[in-house]
Amino acid sequence: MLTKSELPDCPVATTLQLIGNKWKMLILRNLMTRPWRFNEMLRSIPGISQKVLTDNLRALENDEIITRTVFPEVPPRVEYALSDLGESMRPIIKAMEVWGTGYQRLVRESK
Amino acid sequence: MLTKSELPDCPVATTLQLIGNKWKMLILRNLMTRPWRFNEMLRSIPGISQKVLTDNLRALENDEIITRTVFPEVPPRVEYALSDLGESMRPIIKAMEVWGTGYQRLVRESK
DNA sequence: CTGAATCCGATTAGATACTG
DNA sequence: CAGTATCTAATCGGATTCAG
Repeated sequence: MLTKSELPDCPVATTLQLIGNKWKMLILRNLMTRPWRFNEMLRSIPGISQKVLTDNLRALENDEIITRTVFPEVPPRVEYALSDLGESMRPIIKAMEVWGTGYQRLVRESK
Repeated sequence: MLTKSELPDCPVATTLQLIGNKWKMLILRNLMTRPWRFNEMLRSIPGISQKVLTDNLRALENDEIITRTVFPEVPPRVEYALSDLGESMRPIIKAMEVWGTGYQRLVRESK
């Protein structure tokens, strides 16, 4: 969690401090449906590198927005899932999805 | 507007292509309330530079999310406002504001 | 007041190789 | 499979100067 001193006055800025880049939002978009494994996530986000995915997953985990569960199996399995805090962000992602869907329609209907 | 070839399959990615950085979302947050002038905007967003603000305003204008109106006065006055397209993004910013407000409460109540 | 243009340093991302 | 470590390339941001 952010400390009080890291907390911006503006609520929107507060939210952006935690998920204010496109990779994080795309990760959350995936996790809104179900838990995901690392390589599965890597393949599903076009253009992201292993390193950048790792960095962003770590950051989201530190901020307690997602959870990371290691299953002691061979081969190893790691699952990422939304925490309760992450779950509470669903309306944000949903709003972006709704808007994006409408915009896609606009573009596709234009000549 | 984006061209069909620039349009991601995912609606969330589509939205992020247009406003997927924190400055743009903070600019929109301001414009949700009323039109703003350039220097006024500059002062209201802590940490942003003149160049970065200019770049982001131009990009939003190109994507037809905001409008730029020059009033031929002395001294010159320029007003930025939401277009209809930008206006339709209100639910996205609102969702982030609602979430951020709840999160601020969480942090402030924690010891 | 509202920018444009330039320069330069900082930050971030990508590629590659390696590991438990 | 799920990373880490390292290096480099590219992007972005900040400061400054100038202009209509």
